[in-house]
Amino acid sequence: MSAFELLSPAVRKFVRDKRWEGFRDIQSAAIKRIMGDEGHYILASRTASGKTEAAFLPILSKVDFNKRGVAVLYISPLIALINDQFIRVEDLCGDMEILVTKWHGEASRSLKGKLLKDPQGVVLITPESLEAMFANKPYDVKNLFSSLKYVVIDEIHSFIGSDRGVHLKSLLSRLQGVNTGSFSVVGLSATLGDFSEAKKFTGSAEKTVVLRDPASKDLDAVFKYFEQTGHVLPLDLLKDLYRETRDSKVLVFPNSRGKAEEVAVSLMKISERVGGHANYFSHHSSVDKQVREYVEEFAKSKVRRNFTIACTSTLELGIDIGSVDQVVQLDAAHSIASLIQRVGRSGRREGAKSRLLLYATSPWSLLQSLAGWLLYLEGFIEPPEVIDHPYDILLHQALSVTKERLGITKKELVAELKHNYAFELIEEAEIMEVVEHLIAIDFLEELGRELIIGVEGEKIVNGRDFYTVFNAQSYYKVVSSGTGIGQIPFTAQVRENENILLAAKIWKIRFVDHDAKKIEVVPANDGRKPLFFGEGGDVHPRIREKMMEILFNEELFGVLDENSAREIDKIRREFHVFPLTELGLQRPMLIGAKELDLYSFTGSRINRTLSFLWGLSGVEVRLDDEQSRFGVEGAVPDVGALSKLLVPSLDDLDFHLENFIYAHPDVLSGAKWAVYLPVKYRLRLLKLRYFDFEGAERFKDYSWVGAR
DNA sequence: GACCTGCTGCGGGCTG
Repeated sequence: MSAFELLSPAVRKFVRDKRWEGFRDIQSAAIKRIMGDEGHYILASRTASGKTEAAFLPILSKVDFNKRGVAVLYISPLIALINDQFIRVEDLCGDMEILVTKWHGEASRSLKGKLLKDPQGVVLITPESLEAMFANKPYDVKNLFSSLKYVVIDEIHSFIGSDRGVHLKSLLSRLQGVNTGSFSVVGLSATLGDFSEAKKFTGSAEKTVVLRDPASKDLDAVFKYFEQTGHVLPLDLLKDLYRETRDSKVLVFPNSRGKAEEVAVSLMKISERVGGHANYFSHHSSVDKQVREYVEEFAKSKVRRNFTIACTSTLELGIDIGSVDQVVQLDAAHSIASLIQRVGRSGRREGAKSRLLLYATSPWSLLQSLAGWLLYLEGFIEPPEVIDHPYDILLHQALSVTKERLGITKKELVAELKHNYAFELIEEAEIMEVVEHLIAIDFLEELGRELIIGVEGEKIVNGRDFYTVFNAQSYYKVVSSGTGIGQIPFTAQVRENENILLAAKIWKIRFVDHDAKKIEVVPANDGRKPLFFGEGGDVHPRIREKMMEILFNEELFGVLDENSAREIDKIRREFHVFPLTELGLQRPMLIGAKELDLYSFTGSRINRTLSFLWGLSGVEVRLDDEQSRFGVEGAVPDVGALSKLLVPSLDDLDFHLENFIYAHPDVLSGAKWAVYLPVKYRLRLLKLRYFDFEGAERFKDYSWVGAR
């Protein structure tokens, strides 16, 4: 039977009415499999390939919506995506008289109330709203979700390797617990290199089937080089970028919010001078939500208008902005996974060949960018981060479960957490230790035979901040005569009469209200870019190894323009002085009169760890992670000794890590709930997340090949 | 340590 014939009559009618020419591969495959069994699935294909329909057409065909209770739960990482998908899912469900309800912090309360009175249909929710329901209204969870048949997780790749993903896993596990039967999970994913982590979200990885549409599209890449010497982007680069983009729909990814503003304003100015279009925007987390929505609407409008949006990862996820002709990457993207998502935004029109334009402003950025592109062509994607000992999320969920139950014995609590598949690799004794610690710090309290939330715990679990596992920065609102422009972190630059760039416009600061955390601005003509944080994230070791391979071979690359080819050639010649014969086990070392430069060509986490270990032995190094280089100053030590220093005894290491935590209290600041853990577990998180001691230890077998 | 993401309950004021 064809995929179409498998669908229910109502769904077939919907498909006919839409006059689709046929199903995409991922849709046919999903319909055949999902109609056939009750298993868990991951549907993987590129953005805008119809994954939502691939999941919903068969699910709507087979699920009985006439029984009391919500039958299908759709979970999304973004409110914006829920609002987008609501329109599509409601379109699908409309004729079939299936109720679709949005359930997130900005959704209508009266519609939520209606659903509670008569639970049915499809619900679209965020993980945090689900958490809030478990913690505050556990009876609503049962009322709504005890007969769920399907859970659809959108953009599941965005949850992988993150605390938020562990949180979601725990919520799904708890949801299976309240279900009278059991539900199937369908995860929608971008193309990944390795699906082992994605499969774990279903609770039984071994029974989860991945349906993958590997079709990628034709893509031309061009590298251009303009060296940046000052604090602003080179004018030649901006002029070239303007010429390359003025007649098309373009996304520019400059890696930081400040640079995005710089790009948008600079291009707008050039365009004004030469009489070009005025459609230059910026789009990132500091731009006001309504302004962002306007930009998204502008981009997906049916009317053909050219535009350029300078953006950050806000436009990496699946928010619908239609198709763009060209994607521009300014300096190296920090990961291949991210590059793939960005590239996926271009050339959505069938058959249209799309183009990726890569600008570099320094030799090392060019080298990293080229390495990233070559790895992309090889099909390499960074393997997902594995978080199998999430003690911090365990602590959070211990509080949440205790609140949900309004009292639970210690034994039951430990058993429930042990049973939760988000924590399956954490030992029962460890869970008990964390629970005992929560009692000791008054987060939990023993009342008779039961545990309840303690005095200190009440302050935490009743706060608005309890429902998320990630930290929010503190921002000042930027307002111009009553209109919201955006929000920026407060820095020394934020003073009256200073200029800032925001939402692709220049503003002068009139007044800073510290109590209301508000900045009054008026339009101005010239300005410095707003000072956000610097740039650079953790780079995977494979990218650095590829950079070294490029330096130590003679291959020519057609994607390089004349300037960038010359630049690669130049840096190659600098490295030809090192007589390396075995790239896998040797690293270059530049011997100066008073200083050594060690080039490790490895990932950021290993570099950080090497730096830490050498520091313990009294060898102070200056780490430049972009170049993966350690400067060793002063009395140059015996190089052989440097390698031996990399294996401290374990007791020693824990002692030093503990000191490190006290000296750098912010080091685990990303892990919001870790601060409440016993020191022992904070140490473990530090080893697992911030450092890579195994990776660093490999360097004891490497030899440093010197040259002057 | 780049870029992101999300949230309650309750009371007061306003609108229809």
